Amino acid sequence: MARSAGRPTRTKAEIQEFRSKIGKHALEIYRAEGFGAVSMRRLAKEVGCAPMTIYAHFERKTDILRFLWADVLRDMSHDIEKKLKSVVGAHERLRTAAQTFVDYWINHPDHFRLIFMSNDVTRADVSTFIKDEGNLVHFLMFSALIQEVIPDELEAEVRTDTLLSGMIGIALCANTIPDYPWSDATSMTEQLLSSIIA
Amino acid sequence: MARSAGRPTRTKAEIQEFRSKIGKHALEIYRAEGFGAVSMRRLAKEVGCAPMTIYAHFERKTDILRFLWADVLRDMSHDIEKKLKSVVGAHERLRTAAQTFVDYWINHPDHFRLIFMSNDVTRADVSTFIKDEGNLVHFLMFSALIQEVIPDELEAEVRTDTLLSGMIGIALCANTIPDYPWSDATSMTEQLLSSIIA
DNA sequence: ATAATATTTGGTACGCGTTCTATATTATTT
DNA sequence: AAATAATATAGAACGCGTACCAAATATTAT
Repeated sequence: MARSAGRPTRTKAEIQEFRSKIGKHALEIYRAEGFGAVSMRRLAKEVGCAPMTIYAHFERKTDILRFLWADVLRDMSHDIEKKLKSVVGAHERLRTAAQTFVDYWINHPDHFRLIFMSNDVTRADVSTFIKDEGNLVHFLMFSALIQEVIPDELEAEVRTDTLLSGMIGIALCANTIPDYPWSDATSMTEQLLSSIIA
Repeated sequence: MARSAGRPTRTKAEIQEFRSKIGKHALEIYRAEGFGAVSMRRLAKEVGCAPMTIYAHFERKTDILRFLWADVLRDMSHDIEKKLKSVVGAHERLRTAAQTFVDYWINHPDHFRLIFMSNDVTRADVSTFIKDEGNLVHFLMFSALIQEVIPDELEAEVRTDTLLSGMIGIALCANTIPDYPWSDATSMTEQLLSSIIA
């Protein structure tokens, strides 16, 4: 279609640049003062623009927070890799990874909240997870570990996803319903694992 | 110790009464207009007191929202019982209950949020879960179902808790990370079950 | 240059949870 | 009755996410 007069729409590169600029500042604030300090007004001040300008680039705040996911997930993966260095044997490696995964989220409640509990009812910005910096990797790593244990098993995908969401569920319960007399997380992770690789 | 002069502290009965009065109104608002309509100012207007008076009885809003838990959990249990009426056989009953449980939370995202995602970093009001109207029952029901399947099995408790948190995790992932290509919830629940009762 | 369009800005506004302060009310002991 | 201590109230205030809007600014086709 023919271009009409007037200022042209922002190019995708421009959009991308501004978005990552905001994301960068959000990351700085979070690292210095925690998630609680990341507010729209504060962020605008930091970036040097009007608060409402940010809304031209993000639909809502949660869309910005997703920029922080990569940082947290990398941190978690780092924990796991560190532990795995001294562990041999497919079973034991999977077990160690799983326990470290669960421990991480239980020991970092605010990080857990950021990723697994920061979402409003109105869905937005689908596919950020896939696009941004390969967050997928940090989850798919369990797929690899499982396939080392049961190489020729069908439905490895279902097994992986069940393990993942199961572990996340354990962390969630520990975080949000501490009143309930849950079995200890380690035992539950063990139970979960035994069923996945059986 | 000797009582000093001045107005005496509220009796426990008085405290309890006021709290449940507020809880009752919160329930009314939620049922009529949803969770979003339950705000402190609105609640105060409804109850007929000053907004700040509520803070004399509750530390924070989440403590009030816990009064709504019983209602939601009862609703969920009702769903399960309805389904179970026409199902015979221990295995099939457990399977049906689990699938219905997961479905319920996926189909009622706002209810899921209320119970499993409404919690601030500052913990408060521990043991509400146990005290209020036996919320426990709605979870313990899975314990009974499992024991029908594996009556003489040790560690039934760990199995039950793992199943519960696993199912909750499946619902959580569906709710908060829809971008991730999860296997479908039914398959994952099936996988989870098969590992628990194996 | 001019007109047309896109974007940014600033300001105002709403309702929110929450904190604070000052004042009034209530129920008890002296 | 007077003093006292617990509670309730009103009101202002803070920072929050977010919506709305009018004015300014930038960039293009004519």
